Amino acid sequence: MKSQSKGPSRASILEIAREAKVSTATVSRAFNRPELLHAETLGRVKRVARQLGFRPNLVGRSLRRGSTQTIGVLLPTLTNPVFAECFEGACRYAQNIGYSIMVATTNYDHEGELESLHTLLDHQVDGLILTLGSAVPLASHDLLQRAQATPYILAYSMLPGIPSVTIDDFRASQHLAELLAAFNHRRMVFLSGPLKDSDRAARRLLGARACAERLGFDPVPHVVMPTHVECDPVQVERLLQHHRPPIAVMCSNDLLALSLMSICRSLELRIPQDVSVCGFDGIAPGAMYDPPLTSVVQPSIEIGHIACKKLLDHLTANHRLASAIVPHRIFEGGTVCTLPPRPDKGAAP
Amino acid sequence: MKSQSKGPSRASILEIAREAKVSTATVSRAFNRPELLHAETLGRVKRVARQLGFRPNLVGRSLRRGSTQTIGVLLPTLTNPVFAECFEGACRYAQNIGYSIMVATTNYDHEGELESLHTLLDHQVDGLILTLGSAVPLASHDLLQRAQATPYILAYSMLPGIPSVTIDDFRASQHLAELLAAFNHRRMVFLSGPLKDSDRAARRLLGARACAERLGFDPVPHVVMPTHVECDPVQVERLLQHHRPPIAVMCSNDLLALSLMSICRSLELRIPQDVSVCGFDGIAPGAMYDPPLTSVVQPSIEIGHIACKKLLDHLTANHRLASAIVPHRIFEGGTVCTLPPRPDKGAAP
DNA sequence: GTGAAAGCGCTAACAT
DNA sequence: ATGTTAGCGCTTTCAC
Repeated sequence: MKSQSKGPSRASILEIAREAKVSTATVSRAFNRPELLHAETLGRVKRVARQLGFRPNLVGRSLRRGSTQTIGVLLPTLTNPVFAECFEGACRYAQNIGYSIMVATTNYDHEGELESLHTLLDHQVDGLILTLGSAVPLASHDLLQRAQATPYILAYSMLPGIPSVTIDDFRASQHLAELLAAFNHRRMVFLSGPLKDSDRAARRLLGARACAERLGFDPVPHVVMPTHVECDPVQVERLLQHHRPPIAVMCSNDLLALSLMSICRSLELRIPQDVSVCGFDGIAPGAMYDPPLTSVVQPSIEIGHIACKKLLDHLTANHRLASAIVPHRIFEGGTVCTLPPRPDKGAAP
Repeated sequence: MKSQSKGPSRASILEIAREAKVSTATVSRAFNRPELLHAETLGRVKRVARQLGFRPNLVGRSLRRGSTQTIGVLLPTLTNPVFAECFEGACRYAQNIGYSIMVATTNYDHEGELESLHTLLDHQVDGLILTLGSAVPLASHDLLQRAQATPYILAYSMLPGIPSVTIDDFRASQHLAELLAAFNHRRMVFLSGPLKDSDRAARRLLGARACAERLGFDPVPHVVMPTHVECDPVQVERLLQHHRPPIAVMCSNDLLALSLMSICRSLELRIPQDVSVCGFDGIAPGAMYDPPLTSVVQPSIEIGHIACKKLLDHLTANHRLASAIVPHRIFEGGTVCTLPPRPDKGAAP
């Protein structure tokens, strides 16, 4: 029968019961409903428990209660500060009210995303905060079916009918493009990783294009880098040969923007005079740069915080799980230059 | 009796057994020891399981097996890329071989550290990767006692007799100071957060001082910032008034260094001509800076990877849990200037 | 090759 | 105010 490998396992409720001359139920109550116990009994039990270094086994409790007091967090990578901050916001909140966190990272990979999600579910997490690469396919395929039992909320996504916390990427992107326009930029390029891995990037591209179209600018070309976190120097060089300076490059996130700037420097292109750059996310390192990176700032810690709060309010107080759109703001750093005003569209060449 | 809150909970082994006309034991075997089953039975069970969307409840399994297939990771904050990278390294490895991860962040707080550690233990994690603020007091107080049952390994710490993975901070710091010396710097300041929260910072200070002393330089003053992640502008300004440029500031980590540089810029001090800066950790944003931050590079992903591998080798193959010191390297960015050679120490003023 | 049954540690009816 | 007891979902002897 005995098949556990552990040595002298931690004391269980049974030892405490024996030692304190009470039933196991009483020991349990001492930790869960102390008001129910006679002060003296309570004291005795607690004392014995402390003496034997007893701590309730949360696995046993979880099995019995049907709740693990744990939430699952799924995200692409903590290497991107934007997700790290979001996680931090969620984590702090959860820990504060006694919930633990199980994480899984997907590295923007679809396969892994699904598998990790299953594992989290298998561990019986009480709820989930999901930052998916692309929320659309996964959400329909799998989540809605099996997660009917496990509440979840998306971070950084916006899907009709599904609880989520995010900025309005589409509008934010338009705002950013408007800013460029206000500085007399009319030639813009949008740079991102593969869109299929990130519907955020996709929405941002759409926003930029919508703005450009509305203002009657040239269509915004889309340049695809191999990943979402770093630019390919060769492609960047080619890009900047093709679209000669001055040009404005909107990057789908700050990591790409910083990487781009670093490559520009090595190509001896000045920022912002030759190349104007702006990003998305508003991660801390961007603001500390020289020049500071102009970017759409997301309140990432808050996004994590809110997502977690909503989820836990739902779990503990049965609040309805509703979506939230949080405000973004534009941080005007120094990576966008002012161009001389140009003749109106439609003017002769 | 029934007291779980969940609705139509996921199918359990019992339903599968009924539906497939076998015992629960057989269902269990289908997932754990399929070789033992008649091919036909196996097929039938698997089919039914798939049909009902069955997935083994890991809480039940954990309770029975006495192992959760989960490791606990404790760290100050994922907001610091150095820990995020370490986590990423560990996470990827763990997930690859089927382990899950429960995280807790401490925000460099002692109280929280202990509490979070207990929670992790209560969840019956099979092992722990710990990045403690200051390993010394905690290790002796609590871990050694109760964690006798739960194996653990420290990341970024070095404590005699305790398994850990880290660079040699003391030596690394000396190397960095030697680099400064080679550039003819003789006036150095060491800047960090509160030492009691970070024995890393403490070891690095020691290394710098040891080097300065060995080379016969002036004693290295220690300036303490309120936190480990950001400089206080007021203190920085005071510091740079007191120790007038040119001066070299060694920061106990890159986040402080970047913050310092940002403040210097706003004070119109040039880097590196007026203030030479160097850091520790070698986080990605530092290398992308202009000028790139000179720093001691730690292989953080690898540190996480190795720590996790060692821990899991111990758990799964009973390998002895041993310490590792991984190599650091100095990244010579552009934040340290070359000073004109100065007369030897002891020369008349 | 398969089933019966015990039990991991805990909690919550229910009974007293 | 406390004890008795069943059982959460699973694995694993032991018996056939």
